[in-house]
Amino acid sequence: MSYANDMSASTGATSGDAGLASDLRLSVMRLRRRLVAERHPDNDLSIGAMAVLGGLNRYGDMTLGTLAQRERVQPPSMTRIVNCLEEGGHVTRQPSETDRRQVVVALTDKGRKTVLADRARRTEWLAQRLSELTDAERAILRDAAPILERIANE
Amino acid sequence: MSYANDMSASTGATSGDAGLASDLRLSVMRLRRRLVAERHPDNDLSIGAMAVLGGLNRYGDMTLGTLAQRERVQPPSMTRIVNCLEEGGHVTRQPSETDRRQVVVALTDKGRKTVLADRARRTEWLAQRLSELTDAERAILRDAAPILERIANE
DNA sequence: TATTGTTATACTCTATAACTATA
DNA sequence: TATAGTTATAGAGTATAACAATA
Repeated sequence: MSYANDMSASTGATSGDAGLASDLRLSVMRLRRRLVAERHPDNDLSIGAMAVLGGLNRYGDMTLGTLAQRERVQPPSMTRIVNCLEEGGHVTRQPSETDRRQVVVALTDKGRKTVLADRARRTEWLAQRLSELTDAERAILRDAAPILERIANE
Repeated sequence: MSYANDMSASTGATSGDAGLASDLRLSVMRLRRRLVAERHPDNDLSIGAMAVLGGLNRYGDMTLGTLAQRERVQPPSMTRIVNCLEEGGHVTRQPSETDRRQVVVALTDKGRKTVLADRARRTEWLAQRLSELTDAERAILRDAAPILERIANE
């Protein structure tokens, strides 16, 4: 292992893939914490739960297992999230017709409304920050978002 | 509130700031979870602890309060992180000479070594993913990282 | 009195292991 | 026997509230 060319310690700027990975990792961690902190207080659903609603709204009804895979959590974690959503009346659980071990999670009208109403609210803080950027900077992030998504889903 | 122009539900592609904010937020959340999951098993320091070491290495010794502000955590959380780092011999605590309420956290030689040695290891997974991108995609992320960082620190 | 950091405590989210039911 | 999901339990990381030491 050689760190002879790693100048990040002294300059604060990194170069190369290792530096980019380091910068990106820290940025993602900090931004995520900030996003969690900025969650609107009168939204009683966790960010994970809202992501599930968003996924159901975007891609349609899914089994619990598929949801767990998509959100990169273990099945028990998804069970908890779906419990919470079901209690709130945002989704329904139905045994699959083809395989009764599977549970199909479906968005209710209330859930759909929540997705739409909360989307603006949840992204309010970030959208505000984005609106303060230049067009060029926004364009960079618009290009970057799907790449980040792809990396996360790999 | 109007969502008449919001096509994301049916197309999977969003446009405008609200859509970008939504996409970016989800990407950041998923990527962060993935990064946490990919943490190297023989690294006993949490990602938060490593971020603190990285900050000290990059910007020099800091008080506990400054570290807490920089990492966007509350002081008790930073106390815990610093406890862990001190027990591991990665940092030292010293009362500030000018204000003895303050605690100056300083990187030890071992801590510095840990930063350097772990940086490559911690970013290994992400660097691997980055290496699979095209030059253009990497360039986008290189441009995006500081913007994300800036947003997170605002 | 106000501020810096610590201690005590609790909450959120997640995971693993053991279990139930279906296949 | 294998798979989908649930229940029970534990761990990591964070927060708020109350406190001690210093300014």
